[in-house]
Amino acid sequence: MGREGDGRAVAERLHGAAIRLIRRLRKSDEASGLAAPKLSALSVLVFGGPHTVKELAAAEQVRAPTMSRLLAELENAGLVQKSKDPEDRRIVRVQATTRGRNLLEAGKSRRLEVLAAQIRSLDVHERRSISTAVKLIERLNGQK
Amino acid sequence: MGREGDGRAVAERLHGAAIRLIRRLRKSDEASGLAAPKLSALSVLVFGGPHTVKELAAAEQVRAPTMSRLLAELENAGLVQKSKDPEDRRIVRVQATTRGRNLLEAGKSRRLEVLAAQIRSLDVHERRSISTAVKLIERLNGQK
DNA sequence: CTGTATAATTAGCTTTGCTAACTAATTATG
DNA sequence: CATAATTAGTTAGCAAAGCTAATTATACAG
Repeated sequence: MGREGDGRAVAERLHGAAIRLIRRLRKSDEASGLAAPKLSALSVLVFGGPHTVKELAAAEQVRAPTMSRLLAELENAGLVQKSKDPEDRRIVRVQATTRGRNLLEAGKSRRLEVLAAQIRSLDVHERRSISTAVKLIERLNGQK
Repeated sequence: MGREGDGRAVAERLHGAAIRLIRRLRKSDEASGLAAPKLSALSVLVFGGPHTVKELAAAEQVRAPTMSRLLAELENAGLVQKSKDPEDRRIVRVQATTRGRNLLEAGKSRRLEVLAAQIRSLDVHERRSISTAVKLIERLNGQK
């Protein structure tokens, strides 16, 4: 059923594995009260500093209106703060609030706990294999 | 920022990479006229043979009602066929129709084309790295 | 000025998840 | 045997998150 070097077979299995991984993690995400897309956007702000709406949309690979709504909800929850750029008043700069930072730190410990524990249970070789592959996928995604 | 062996850091990056990968692929999926969840379920039927609704829900890691609806839509489109189990008439066995098989084969060539091409562009070492990691993730997902 | 481009938002739609509640069929038990 | 409990699937209704199209506000170019 296709050798390891077959791009399409690998692509399909990667896609399937990613779908299932995400569905699996969605449940634990609920512990923090915030679903994956919001946590992910908040994470960019906490670890990457302030961004414009457009930048965030690009980083998260969603359209501007989608990000706009996610941010409105995060703002509503007091987790991020918006401010107009004084140079160009069309631009909205968004940054995490202290509360946003705290929630992320607190939530994170539970959020990916199951997966993190699974990864820790792998042997060194396997763990490195995953780590290397993640970097490759990030590159293919155009992240970084 | 954490060594490679740190389970949580790897878990987070894996999660983020998976989220972005899926959002990226959702677009190309539209070429086949069927979104990812339906294609994925259909794929299980085409390559794994007939399944019950419950089995499919477990395989796809969604709840029974979700799968029930996806299957109703696939049936409506003439891509799968249902039949009552004569032994236990509560059970519905679902199988792909010829049309479902054809659509999947045709759609597939375009669906993951971008990702497959990217993977083919990697060197042998990198490709093997991804392939190995996919198997590990499948195992962690409880697939297979 | 006037028009065009850009950043963000709003409105409205679709898909896909979920839980709760229901039907039908099977199995277990008093 | 009758009834209770369980199991498989569906239906109904809700929420989240994605999209496009259209709107608003600002900036910039001719």
